Order: sequence, then C-alpha cells, then structure tokens
Amino acid sequence: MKPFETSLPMMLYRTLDAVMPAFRAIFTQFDLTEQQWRVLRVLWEQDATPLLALAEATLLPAPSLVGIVDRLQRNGLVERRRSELDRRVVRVCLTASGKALEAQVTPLVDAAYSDLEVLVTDGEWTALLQTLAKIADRVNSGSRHSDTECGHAAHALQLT
Amino acid sequence: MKPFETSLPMMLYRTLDAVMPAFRAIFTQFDLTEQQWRVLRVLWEQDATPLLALAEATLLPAPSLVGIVDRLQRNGLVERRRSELDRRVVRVCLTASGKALEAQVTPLVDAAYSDLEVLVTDGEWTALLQTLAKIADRVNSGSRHSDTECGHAAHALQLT
DNA sequence: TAGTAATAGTTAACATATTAACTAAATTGA
DNA sequence: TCAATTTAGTTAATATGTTAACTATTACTA
Repeated sequence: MKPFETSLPMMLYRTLDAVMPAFRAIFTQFDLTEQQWRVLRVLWEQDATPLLALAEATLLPAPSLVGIVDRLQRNGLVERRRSELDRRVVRVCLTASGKALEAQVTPLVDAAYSDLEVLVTDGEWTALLQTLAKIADRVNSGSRHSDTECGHAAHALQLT
Repeated sequence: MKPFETSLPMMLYRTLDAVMPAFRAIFTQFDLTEQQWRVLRVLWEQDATPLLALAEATLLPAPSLVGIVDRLQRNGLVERRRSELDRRVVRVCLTASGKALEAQVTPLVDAAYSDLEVLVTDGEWTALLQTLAKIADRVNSGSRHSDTECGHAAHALQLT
C-alpha cells in the first residue's frame, strides 16, 4: 500500500488548501466566491464568451457554471446574450460594474500571487509548472480524445 | 495582469482534473465516492480515528466529514463509537465489510497510481512532490499557527 | 470551585461538484 | 428534405465545500 499523505493527489489538495485561503480572503472583500472570480477573470480577458467555452477556460463543470453565472447575473456583474447566428449559444457578457471590478480586484490578487512565487526559487517554480503541465497533458493524451472531446471532467480511461 | 491558465492554482486544478477520473472510475465500481475512499484509506491504516483527526488526515473539512461518515455508516462500512475517556470524542471505526473492502480496492488504486508515475521521470516526480510540500509548508508557517492551529481550511493571512 | 475559555462534534445556509437526463437548435447524410 | 445525430445549454438528484453558529464536554484559572 502506497504512502497516501504524500501521494500526488493529496499533495495537490494540500497545496491548494494552503494557497487558496489568501485569495479567497480577497474575493470575500468584493462579495465574490472563488469560482465567480474565475469567471470574471476570464471575461476580463475575453468578454462575451460562450458558456461552454467559459466552462473550459475556468475548469468549471458546465452544470456548476450555470448556477455561478445565475448568481453573477443576479448581482449585476454579467448578463446572458443569446447569439443571433447560433441560437443555441449563450454568450456571458460583463456589465459596467462587472468591468469596473477588474481594477479593484486585480492588484490585490497579483500581490498575493507574488507572495507565493517567492516561496521557492525561480527554477523550482518553473519546473513545478512544467511537470504539472506534462502530467495533465500526458494523462489526457492517453485517454484518446480525438475530436468529440469536451474537456476537463471527461470520461476516465478504462483500466481493465 | 498575470497569465491565469498557467497560474499555480489553475495548474493544480487542471492536474487534479486530469488525474482523478481514473481513480473515481475505480471508486464507482465499489459504490464509493472519492471522499468516502479517502476516509476508508486512512482508517485502513489507523482504525478508530477521532473525527477531527480524520478530517486532518483526509484533508476533508469537518462539516463535510460529518455527512461523509453518515453515509459510510448508512452503507455499513463504518460505525461511530463515543470515547469513554473523553465524551466529546467520536471515534470512527471500520466494520467487517469496511475492512473487507481494502483488499478489493487497493490493488486497483495502486495500479492506477503506477500508471501515473511513469508519465514523468523519477527526478521530475520527486522534485514535484518536494516543491509542493515546500510551498504548502511555507505558506502555513507564514500564517502563524503556534498551537491553536487546526489545519487545512485555516484562516487566511491578512494582506493589508 | 464557580466561572470562563477551549475543544470535539454537529447543524445550518448557501455555493459548488458530479453524473445523468433532458430541451432546443443546428448539422449531417441517405 | 427529413430523420438521425450532434452540439449548447439547462435541469435534477445527490454529495461535498465553506463559513458561521451552536451544543456538550473538558480544561483552565482566579
């Protein structure tokens, strides 16, 4: 039986548990949840993103995203606009207050992120991100996703 | 504004999204959720663990653990035993079927884990775990947890 | 030793994750 | 062109995450 406390999944969870509270403390100041911020963070870079594309960019499962966008909309930060070209598509768009929030939140988040980066050397930091990318990519390449692949919460590879 | 898709939190989430489905596919075969498995995994190593200690070992927040243990109990895999020495303490104990499950699940999980380890070199793997541990430790050491510290879902460090 | 604080566990309220099913619109192909 | 399929989004049911408050015990201290 393998170690467990030091298994990769547990170490990933442990690192997130260590790292995220500092960010959530910031989000809370603006009445945002972590997931709501993730949505805004993507929209600030690419406004009017279709919902499923937003799900992929934020790593949020589409069914969760529906509710998250509902609440952002209720709070007046985004609005839904159905595409005229393809009536299936719902574009999530920033409102004025949604846009205004960026200048408030971003500097605090950037500062918190800088506090993180100094915890290890530049080399360790870079290697960490590269190895994580390598693992994520190689797992997904093994799960044979030709064209009908949707993304993150995908079908597991069968092992037997 | 920093990258985001390649930020540390997003890379951690992305890696988990890539890695966990293979394990969840195994758990599903035994009618277990990921969190239920984590509880069993700890109990197989240390039976009769008090609930809060179990929360720390599994990285599961105590309020969530209450429900998780409820369902494990409902399914006949564990039972609660209130300590006689300290009546506040509730020990979570394996039942016979809870113990029996170990021999069924463990080999499949170990095999899936081995499939992961071969995705990168031994050096990369070791460095990855070490850097993650370093970050988690140093964040938590900065948040001043002398003795009254409870653990994972702890209070964020104030930034202003 | 009464009063207070700390600890273990739980409950409550809300937000999110997971999986499956479902609707509407668009695409495909015989 | 129409039936079958695919795609975008949503709903539903259940499990979990997050934060705060709350109960029962125990430990601490004046």
